[in-house]
Formats: sequence, structure tokens, C-alpha cells
Amino acid sequence: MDAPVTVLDRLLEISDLFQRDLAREFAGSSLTPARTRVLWDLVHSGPSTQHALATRLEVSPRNITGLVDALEASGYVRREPHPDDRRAVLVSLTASAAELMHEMQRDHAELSDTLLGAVAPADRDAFLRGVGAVADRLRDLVEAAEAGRSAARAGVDR
Amino acid sequence: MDAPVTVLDRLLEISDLFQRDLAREFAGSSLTPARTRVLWDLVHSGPSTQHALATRLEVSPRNITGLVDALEASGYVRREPHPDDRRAVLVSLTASAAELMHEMQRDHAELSDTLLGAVAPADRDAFLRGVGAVADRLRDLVEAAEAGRSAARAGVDR
DNA sequence: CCATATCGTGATGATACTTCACTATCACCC
DNA sequence: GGGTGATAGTGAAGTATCATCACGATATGG
Repeated sequence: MDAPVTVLDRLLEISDLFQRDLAREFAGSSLTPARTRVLWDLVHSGPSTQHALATRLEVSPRNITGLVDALEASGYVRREPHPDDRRAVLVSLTASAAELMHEMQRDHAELSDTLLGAVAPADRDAFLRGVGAVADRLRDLVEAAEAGRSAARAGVDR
Repeated sequence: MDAPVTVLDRLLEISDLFQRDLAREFAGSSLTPARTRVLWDLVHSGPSTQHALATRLEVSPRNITGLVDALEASGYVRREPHPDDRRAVLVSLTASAAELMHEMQRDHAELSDTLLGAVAPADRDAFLRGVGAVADRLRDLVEAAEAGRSAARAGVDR
């Protein structure tokens, strides 16, 4: 009865392996998972204020300050004054960082294909539907749990 | 052309959601992800030396010292002298921690079932095969990458 | 019995986060 | 205009998880 391997175990192993691969990829460079996340977001969202980054990445604005400091020092991003708001700064990727991120995006897609290629062709459609269904269900569960807590706390106020 | 959602994205989202759920679960208690990992390992492996823990969890022995310190202070584990080796200590779960871990194991299995329940019955077998295949493939890839690096470094010596 | 490896830990430091306090600015409203 | 209150970013201080290096205590194998 000790520890049958569940689907969840497998899914967690996958993400663990991926993270390890990412860490290995950037060993030696000044890029770290958290800093890479910032770059990744900037590719998708374009030049952003630090506040916007903090909101999208769900971390404190103070934390973004430190991450951008490091990325700026290593030449991955630039801080420019916001044209309409003198309080804010716009963080944007440097050309070389943009190039790097496109490479990473290609690698990411390629890895995704490789992994899908490991699935028997006859299973692929069902597999994709299954992954989507699990992600959706889990998202709902987490959302409900978090809303529950918020509601409990907000309950006193309302 | 900007960012089609890949399988890999979905898999990473799943693990991200799960981690967030775990963190929420233990908010307020003295348990943290890293400390929980130690407890989880002890359930599977039984009383262990800190060195064994460090090896299995792939972290430095020094780090284990700190994690066990915290777990011991909170009453989750006990440190006992190793019967055959006066250098080593045996770390074992307290009764209440063992109980807690069994609960967690039940919850984990239950969540796994719930997630699998979100997959259409006709897709389930293919989905399970697919998840296994992807995990296997990724494990091979990471292993090869790490072996490559080790080989490169060991190459000078041999 | 001595050289060497192993087990744990103190010291020190990096990264990734937090909250709190504070400044500079913006936006609104009378 | 001149407050007034929200917002953008950052300094200060603290926590958790990791790493490396040095060191003492012990085991082990000639």
C-alpha cells in the first residue's frame, strides 16, 4: 500500500524535470528562474511599468525593483522614463535580450513538440484533451479555494 | 504568431497551480514546501541520516541541517543518535507528523482522482499513457543533458 | 596507529520573496 | 489654487531556501 504512483506524481515530476533543465540552461549566466520570468513576461506584454509587471507576475512591487535592478545591470533590460507619468518607469527588453527570448521561445516550442512526439499517435488527441481538462479543473479548484479564503476574510467587512 | 499555448505550457501551469495550493494549505503553520519535502521523504524512506536525506533530495547536507532544525523545533521530527555510527544522527517522524503525512497522502490521492475525473472516460487510458510517455521522455532528455555536462567535465580527468 | 574519507555544523553569502515607511507625483474636487 | 487621497517606485529590515568552505568528531582500511 505504500505509494502507488498517481497522475499527480507524474505531472509534478514533469515540472520538476523541466525546472531542473531550465536551471542547468542558465547556470553560469546571471539569469535565474525569477529573472527569466520577468523577461518572458516582457516578450509577451511589451514595455511595462514595474507595477504592471508586479501585478502580472503576482509578486510585490518591491520584488520587481530588485529583479529589474539585476536584469538592468546585466544588460537585459532598460529603464526609461514613462512619457506620461513622471512617477513611473518603463522597462523594456534590450535588443540582445529580445533575441535571446525568441531563441528560448523556439526551444520551448521544440521541446513541446518532442514531448508530444513521445506520445503514441493514436493517443495524442485524447492526451491533449486530458491535459486541458486537468488544467481547467485544477484552476477551478484553486480559484475556489482562494476565493473561499478571501470571502471568509471579507465576510466580516460586508 | 504570438504564443500558441503548448502542451508544455499546460503542464507547467498545472504544477504552478498545485504549488500554489500547497503553499496556501500550509500558510500559517511552520511547514514550508522545502520542509514538507523532507517529511514526505521520511514517510517513504523511514528514519534516515541527514546525509541520506541530502542525497535523496539532491540538496547540500548543510541545507538539511537547517531544515531538520526547523522541523525538530516544531515537533515534526526527532533526532536520535545512530546506533552504529556516532558521527551520524537518525531523523525520524514524530507520531503526530506521521499522522499528518498520512492525511496528506490521502488528500493527494484524492486530488489525483478528482483531476483524473475531469478527463472524459473515453480519454482516460490514452491520457494516462501519454502522461507516462512524456515523463519518461523528459527524464531521458534531462539525464542525457546532465550526463553530457558531467562527461565534459570528467573528460579531462579520464 | 595513522592516513583518509565521511557526518554534521558554524560562518558567510546569494537569490527570492515579504511588509512597512517614505518620497515624488498624479488626479480630483471645492 | 490648494488640499486630499491614491499610485509608482525604493530604502530598510526580515524570512526561507539554497550554496560553498572550513573544521571537529568519528569511522575505516591498510
